[in-house]
Amino acid sequence: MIDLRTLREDPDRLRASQRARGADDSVVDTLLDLDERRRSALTSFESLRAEQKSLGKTVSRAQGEEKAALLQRAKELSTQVKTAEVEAEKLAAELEAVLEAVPNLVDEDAPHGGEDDYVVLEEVGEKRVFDFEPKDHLELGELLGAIDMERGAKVSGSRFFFLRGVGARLQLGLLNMAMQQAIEAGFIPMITPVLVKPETMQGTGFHVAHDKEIYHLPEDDLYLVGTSEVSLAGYHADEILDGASLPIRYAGWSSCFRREAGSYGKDTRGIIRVHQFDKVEMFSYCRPEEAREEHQRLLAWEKEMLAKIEVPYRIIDTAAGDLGTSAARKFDCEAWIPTQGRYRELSSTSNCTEFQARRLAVRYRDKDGKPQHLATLNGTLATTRWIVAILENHQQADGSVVVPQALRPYVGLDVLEPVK
RNA sequence: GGUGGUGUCGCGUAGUGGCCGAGCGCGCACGCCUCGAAAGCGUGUGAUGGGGCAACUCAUCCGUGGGUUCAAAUCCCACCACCACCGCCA
Repeated sequence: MIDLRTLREDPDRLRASQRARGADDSVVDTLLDLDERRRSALTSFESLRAEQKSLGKTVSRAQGEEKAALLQRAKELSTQVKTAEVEAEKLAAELEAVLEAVPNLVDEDAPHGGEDDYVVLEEVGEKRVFDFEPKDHLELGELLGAIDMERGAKVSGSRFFFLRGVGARLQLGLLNMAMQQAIEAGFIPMITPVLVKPETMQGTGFHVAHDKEIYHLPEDDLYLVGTSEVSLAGYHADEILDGASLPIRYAGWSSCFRREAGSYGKDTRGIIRVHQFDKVEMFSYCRPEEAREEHQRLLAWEKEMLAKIEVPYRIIDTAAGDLGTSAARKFDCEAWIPTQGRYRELSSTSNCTEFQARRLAVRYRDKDGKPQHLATLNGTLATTRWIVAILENHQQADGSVVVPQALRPYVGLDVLEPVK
């Protein structure tokens, strides 16, 4: 949620942000108008309520006829109070509804434009030159007995799969390595719930009612998370954290669930785009003024992980129009996928500034002891998709795959060999 | 899933319709005392929104949401969480 105070003091900031996203900026006028009306409705309710309270005290002391007369007046007043309250609540709800739908203020340094207007910040590593025809990750996965899409489809439908044998070992090793790196960097390791309440999902910036990406269990009104960011953001909801303990960093390991509605026909081969995968996610709570620095730190930890799997990658600065609802700025790390001849996203880090914290009511105490909203940031350390990049970039002519040095202790193998 | 109990300002509690504008204890902060500390004594002690340069002030908040009433922490209903027992289960 964006800050109403900022809106009142600097509405042009929001207008500019909306335009940068390619969105409608007339919402600013709607908000200002609703805010004004809500404030005046609240004021009249408050003065009526004050009158009612003082009258109530008089009534309780009065006797006989005097009391009867006072009661008559109290009844009238009670009706007025109720009407005023309903009006104030109605306007507050209207304002809330509009406010909910407004995405975060975009960082002024983020590139303007849409999906294709990203800026490449850095390219790391050499693209490998193959002296044989490289196989794609699924062909390799099948040769290695590591990925079983057919049975995934049999058991659960399309975009489901089994990781088996060295495939399962590779994922476990990779995610354990990510956890270990996070722990060494001072993160608190977390295994999080994957089912969350509507308010938790909403607080993170997802629009539960319209979002076709999210699995819903109507019987229990619970949502399957698409990332442990959701659970980790909700973790400190309605809390006031000790300012001295900031930043607080969590590394969450969870399965992630995505409906992939509207992506029919896209990435249908292999495990690039699936309904269920595993991920280690970094999540950080920090002071708003430290958020930009923290964002750079998360990016640095992502690069550290990427270096360990020894694949060529680039970093892009996502354009405003391609940011999620809660992000003010986002950097993606994309690995080179040889058989596709292009870069694919392996990790992503977002600075959500105070947007999520405001919705979820997560605050900290500043030096004066006043509660303030803090900033939240998240970033990917490793996911199932990383297996794609590892297999393809480290394959050999015979279909075996060399395990990157750093990963070997975690996988327990130097080379993944094809099964007969 | 069933039965019973509990949910109050950091923690523990008091509070069964108007004097609750929420008391007390602990903790915490400050002050007195002390060479210093402990003990003791005194004062203070939340959140949100609004108004004022400010001391301050108004409204809202007693798990959540409804309801009854002129008036609700208190009465009624639903839900949620926790505890105990029973049943079922990885």
